[in-house]
Amino acid sequence: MRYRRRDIVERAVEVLDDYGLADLSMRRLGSELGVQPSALYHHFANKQTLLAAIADELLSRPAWPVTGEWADRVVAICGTLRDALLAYRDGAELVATVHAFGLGARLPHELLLAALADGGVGPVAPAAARTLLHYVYGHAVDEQTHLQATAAGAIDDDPRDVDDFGVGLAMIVAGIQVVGATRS
Amino acid sequence: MRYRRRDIVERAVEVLDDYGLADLSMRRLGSELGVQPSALYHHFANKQTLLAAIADELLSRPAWPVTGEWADRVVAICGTLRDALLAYRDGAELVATVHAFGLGARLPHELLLAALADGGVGPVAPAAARTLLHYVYGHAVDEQTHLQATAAGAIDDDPRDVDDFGVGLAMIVAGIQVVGATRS
DNA sequence: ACCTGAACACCGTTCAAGT
DNA sequence: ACCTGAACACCGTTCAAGT
Repeated sequence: MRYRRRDIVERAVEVLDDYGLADLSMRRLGSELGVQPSALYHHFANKQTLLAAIADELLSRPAWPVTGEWADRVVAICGTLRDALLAYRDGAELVATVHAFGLGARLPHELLLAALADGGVGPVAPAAARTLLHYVYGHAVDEQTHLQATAAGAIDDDPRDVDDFGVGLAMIVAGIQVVGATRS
Repeated sequence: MRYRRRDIVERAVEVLDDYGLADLSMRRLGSELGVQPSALYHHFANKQTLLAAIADELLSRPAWPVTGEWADRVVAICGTLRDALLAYRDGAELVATVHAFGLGARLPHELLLAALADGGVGPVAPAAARTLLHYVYGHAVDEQTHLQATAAGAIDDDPRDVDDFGVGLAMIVAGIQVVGATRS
């Protein structure tokens, strides 16, 4: 069997969703494709690069909001990002890791920065964008860990507030409005 | 050589600081102590438990602020946490991971929650504490990755704002003041 | 109580060689 | 261009046995 880069990424997304990030090894993916692990190195320099490609694939799938009043738009982008992360097993951890390593997953940052700049938030826009991203990634990783733990049979002792995500997000957006020069 | 749990944790902190999290393996730590890797399993159920003990050790070292007006106290706790994370190689990644897995590193959360509750922030205190933690961990991991990358010889192309950390933190605290019932 | 020795079931990556 | 086969240098963890 001969594969192209995109075929491998698509199969990797399936392996991720079916078996989780810990079982997404180069050897596992190779055998899933009926190919030697070393064959993957013809398409990707290393595993990190492959993971970055998977993260970018996951982030390319949703329809991202690009219009609207800046605060609403920021909230919508963060909500879309959260949904995208939670849509695949270990999606939050994968994308957060790729983003932290700086190898990909740049789209959400660009969209947030554009929304904040358009909104006239001023010189705090870069710090605001990063703060929002840290929040969404951190919250989504927590939530996904918790969801998967309870789904695996652990006691769901700690039923978190219904719109816990929205509360924290609203706090940050309010803070941006206070600190930034908020015209329109 | 016979060791106690605390000796192993102390040596592990040194290995972490000298060689980094990626090289902190059970086999490496064992050989560093002159002991078989399997000997470590007499003291720790698994590697995760050992990492949690290391995280708790790092967090026990600083003097934590426990008094003051709540907003100042929150800022001081977050600053102390950030300093503690950056004080050891890969400290931010280690503590953030342990915290995400829920196996340890609970002290900062407790301190923030106490400060917010004392401050009369009201029912949003839990969400506020988590938002602050996600911010500090996310920012510290980013900063440490960036610092270690430039220290390793990569081009320091992107000189981040001087008090970047403080700007984001101030935004979140301002947001808490807006959303929470801020008496006192 | 604490450690050894050996094994089990894996990893990511490289590289010459094949088609 | 894409893949095989084999190797290198590792992992975490278990478990019977030793002292």
